[in-house]
Amino acid sequence: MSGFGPGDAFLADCPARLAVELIADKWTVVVLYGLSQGPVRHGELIELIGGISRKMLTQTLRRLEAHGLIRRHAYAEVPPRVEYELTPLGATLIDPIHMLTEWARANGDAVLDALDAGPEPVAHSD
Amino acid sequence: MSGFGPGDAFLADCPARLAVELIADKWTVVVLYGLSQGPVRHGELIELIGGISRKMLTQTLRRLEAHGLIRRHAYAEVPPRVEYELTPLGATLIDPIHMLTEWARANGDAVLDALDAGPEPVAHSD
DNA sequence: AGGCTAGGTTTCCGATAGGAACCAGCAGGT
DNA sequence: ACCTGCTGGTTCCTATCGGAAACCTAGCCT
Repeated sequence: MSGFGPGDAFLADCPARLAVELIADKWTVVVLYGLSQGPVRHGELIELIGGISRKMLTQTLRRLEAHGLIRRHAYAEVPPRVEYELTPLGATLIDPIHMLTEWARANGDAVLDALDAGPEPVAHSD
Repeated sequence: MSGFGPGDAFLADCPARLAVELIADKWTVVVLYGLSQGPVRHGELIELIGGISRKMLTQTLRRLEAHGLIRRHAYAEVPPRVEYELTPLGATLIDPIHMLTEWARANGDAVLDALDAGPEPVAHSD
């Protein structure tokens, strides 16, 4: 008895699936979060996030831009300066992301704990 | 001056990064959502979700189990029956996920719209 | 002139995702 | 008795992705 109605879930048919797949990659959420406090430059994001390569940053930013979540602002200066900022649409994603981070802060320990206790001997008789 | 303090973001150092990376893959969120209404069997999840392969389902379920978010229940019947259900810890993730789905329901159209309008001629007024 | 800066792209390679096919184990049909 | 089928899971193979590092552009400084 899976009480999922046709409009209820993002299972197989609805637009929610699309949106979840939008943000369901390693860096999207982190990048959006990095932009949540205002415009940030490419290089700043690199250092802020830590661990992301230029390539993946650019790629993630481009996709977010294409989806209307962020805006790119390239100043015709030298050395070049490029800032990224959330669009109003992108800003609406910050709340759900904050919920995720809050969850992580509250339960991250429990998850690590489970991971630690997790590798049970499993009683594989051979 | 990005106003991120050391305990403020999941940028580079904190546990939130770990947690975000936990759920930041194509299927985790969908699977968790699929389990949000109670125990579901492996095969039911396959049909419910639609588009996931057995392998990825199993893999996702195993990871979620290892992280303490779901519990596996294998009945010694024939044909085999295996049910998965959220643990209390896993259940706490449903709220944030619901926020995401709500966001998607509300803004999915806007995203698709941006994607459609996105490929702009780039208006290089040079 | 050569090097610096800063954003971006390209190249290469290892890791991963994903589908299809196969396996296990028993019940039931023929 | 044998073969098939149901269900969950695993293995094999390939296409794609992710990441490191090198290269590019372009103007300013020395």
